[in-house]
Amino acid sequence: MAQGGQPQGGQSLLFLTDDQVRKGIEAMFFAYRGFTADPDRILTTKAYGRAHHRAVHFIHRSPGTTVNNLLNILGVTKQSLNRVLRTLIADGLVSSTVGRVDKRERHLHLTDAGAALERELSDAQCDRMRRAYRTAGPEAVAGFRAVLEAMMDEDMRQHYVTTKDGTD
Amino acid sequence: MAQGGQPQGGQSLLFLTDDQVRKGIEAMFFAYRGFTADPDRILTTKAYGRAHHRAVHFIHRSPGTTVNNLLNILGVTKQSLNRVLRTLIADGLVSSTVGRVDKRERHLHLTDAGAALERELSDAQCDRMRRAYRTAGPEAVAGFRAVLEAMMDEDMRQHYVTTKDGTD
DNA sequence: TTGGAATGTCAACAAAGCTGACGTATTATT
DNA sequence: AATAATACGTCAGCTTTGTTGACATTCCAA
Repeated sequence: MAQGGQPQGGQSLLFLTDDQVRKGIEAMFFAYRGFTADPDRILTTKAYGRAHHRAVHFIHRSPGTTVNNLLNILGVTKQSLNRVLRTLIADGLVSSTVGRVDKRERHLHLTDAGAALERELSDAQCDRMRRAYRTAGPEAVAGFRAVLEAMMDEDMRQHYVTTKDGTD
Repeated sequence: MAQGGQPQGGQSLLFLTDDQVRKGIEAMFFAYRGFTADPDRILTTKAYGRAHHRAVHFIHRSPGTTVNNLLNILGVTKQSLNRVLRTLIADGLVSSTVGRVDKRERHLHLTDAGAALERELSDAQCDRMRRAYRTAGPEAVAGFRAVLEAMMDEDMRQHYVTTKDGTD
């Protein structure tokens, strides 16, 4: 399908061949590997995995978030998340406090040690992202973000746009 | 670090805050989930996983590729890849033929059934990609690709640019 | 007071990665 | 011709991270 010749001039018509789209698919694959490579290296030295990184990242982003909220964002089962949270709490990187208004809920915060790990991981990951941004240039960054946002599932886009600062 | 205010005007200077970079990190996370969601759904109905998809994709891209070459592209161990290839060969989706010039090598091809699966998976994935491209617009696509390419590891970029058609 | 969330935990399992060891062709080197 | 290196396959065992299913506890709300 759509194995046509050249871009068809018009602004928002079909303008890419299957091969071009496939190229984008491979770009996602290879880039995601690079994207996780640096944190992964750090994590293995500490006997943690990517799942721990994700938990730490989103707790950092939304301090005091509940387990259930984290579950929705991460899209895993509570058993899977609980295994990760348990080790993070046992190791003193995350604190879990009973909710004051609803005591069934647990509110998650990073401890100082947890914040330190988060910073180490995100520094490494931000470095690569920043380098990529710089080589690609400002307009590329806008395009990058636009395509990624359009690629998300609808319900995830909502988690994505809701950040603590409204700058974006 | 670099927790500054507004973009500094200049073209290739520091122009993004940490929060903006972190936003990009989350975009990668959420978008990659969307990126794999559709193929994953199809694969589970057939008792295959993401690893099978990757193998099938790259065999399709480079028909006759050797096991070793696939190993380098995928970045996994031969044991891990072999487990996947074994089932694909047993199920008649992939053929493995002894090399004519070097008989130690096995050359991998998709069978008709394998090509059909590949098409089904890539159709689903391309659809989402194409939709994202269309909503984001042509300039966004160029930026998207540029940032992703800059984010790859050096040795992977080489696999990425080397395709069978030189259009890109 | 009772039903239903929210949370935690136990057990068992699967996918997909890993290491290490070993075997067997085949090719390259000495 | 003997030896080394390469390409591939396989066995065994381990880890991470996901999954179900079952069950207990706590607490909110009707």
